[in-house]
Amino acid sequence: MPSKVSSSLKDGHSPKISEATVSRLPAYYRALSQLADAAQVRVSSEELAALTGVSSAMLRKDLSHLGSYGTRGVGYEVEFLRYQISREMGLNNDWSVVIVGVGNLGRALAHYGGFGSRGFRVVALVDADQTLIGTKVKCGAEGKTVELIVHALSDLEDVIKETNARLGVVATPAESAQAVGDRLVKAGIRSILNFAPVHLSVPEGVDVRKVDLASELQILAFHEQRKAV
Amino acid sequence: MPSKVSSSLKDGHSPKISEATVSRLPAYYRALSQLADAAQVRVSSEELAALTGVSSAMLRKDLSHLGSYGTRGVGYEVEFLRYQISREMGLNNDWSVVIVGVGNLGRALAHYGGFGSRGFRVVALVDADQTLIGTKVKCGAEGKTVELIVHALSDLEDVIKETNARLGVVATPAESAQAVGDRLVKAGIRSILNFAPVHLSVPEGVDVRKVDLASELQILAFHEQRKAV
DNA sequence: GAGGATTTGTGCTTTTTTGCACAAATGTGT
DNA sequence: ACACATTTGTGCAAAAAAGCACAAATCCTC
Repeated sequence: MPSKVSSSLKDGHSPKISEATVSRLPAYYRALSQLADAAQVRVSSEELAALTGVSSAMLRKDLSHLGSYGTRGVGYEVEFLRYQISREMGLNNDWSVVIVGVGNLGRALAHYGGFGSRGFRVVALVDADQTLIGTKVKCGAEGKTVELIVHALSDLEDVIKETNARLGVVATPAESAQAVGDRLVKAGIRSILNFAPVHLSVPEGVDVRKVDLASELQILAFHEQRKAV
Repeated sequence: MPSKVSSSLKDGHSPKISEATVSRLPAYYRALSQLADAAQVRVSSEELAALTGVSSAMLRKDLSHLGSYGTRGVGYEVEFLRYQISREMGLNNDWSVVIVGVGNLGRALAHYGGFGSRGFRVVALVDADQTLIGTKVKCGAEGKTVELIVHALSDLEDVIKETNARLGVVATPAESAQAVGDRLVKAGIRSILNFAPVHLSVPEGVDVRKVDLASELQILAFHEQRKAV
């Protein structure tokens, strides 16, 4: 085998996993973790689908894009499938996260257990507010809490370099979000989770995911209004 | 204001606005509000699209589903379009929100200005923690903060009845989320925003939107990993 | 080890969403 | 009044996503 070209280790599945599938993998992963905690060994597509709120056919097709990890007539091995998903999603790596904006939301995110639990670690907090800079904030859920010092926004680039952060969270007011985003990108961050209620404009190659609390409520309200006809 | 043309002409409003379109309307609405604040009178599809991160063609098609509110060769009237979207989405109504779970996240949500700002008002806080029940929590952003007393989870049904809440926010740990969801539904809530990292199973006719912070990071990590090839 | 009961993996169909391109409508300037 | 420069609204095509149905693979029982 002379091929050192396309560098696919074992399976050549790297090419294309649809965005819709990717967005559902975390739910599968979480459900599998739950099952594993409950010491369940095997799971059918029907059962896992019910746990995650998708159809069993869709679940199977999603999983088939990762590889053929099930056994016909039997189902999937919980631990094995969980590992495959975590590997595919890079959850074995350690992901360092910098949070910019230590207001109510930023602090809630820092505390949030779900971040620290699997693969993600908040390594730095940054804010522009002089009264916050230098203060300590508890990070992570119970078990492994760490206190982090809030750094000045002006030190953002240094902080990123020192901590080797690769994921940026923007939890600032709308007004400063774009400026912060620009600086994150300039500092080498190429994946941003944006909680500010504005569209972040970023160059090619940078991913932004937006979480917009008000929008979600508005969408609910739209449907709720239609129900009341 | 000659806007009584609303229902008779060629706009078959109610029938079908695609889900994809609905999910983008809040972004348009926000951008228009921004423009209105800046006293801009007119806006082109190109400009509004840039502000919201969609293509101008998609924006025009989205808006065309609401009605023909633009003027060819000119663009859209900011205030008029903003009003039409807000009407279509029911943002003129007042939406009462009950938040279940007053941990870090629940408290951050209560403080969050975006909720209170347009049409939404947090009217009740509920928690199971005895040490929280009875305590006061500040709600809303600066300007119109209100202090709300945290009620006992056991009083959930009464609280919903008294406050007439129609939207429920679940910000509890994963373990209690399904039970809370069930009780919200039983109390008449048919629109739920779920922050707990589990799938909420609800009967037909009830809408659930899920905001999952950990999932978002995982999706980013997936793409980030692919970049590093 | 053959037959029946499961359950996955997947080809094919249908639906939804996005993108393109241009005619229709408006304003402007001469 | 007429040509011209804009910009919307939309028919049509392409792409993406979801759903269906069933053959293929496996286990279990006898």
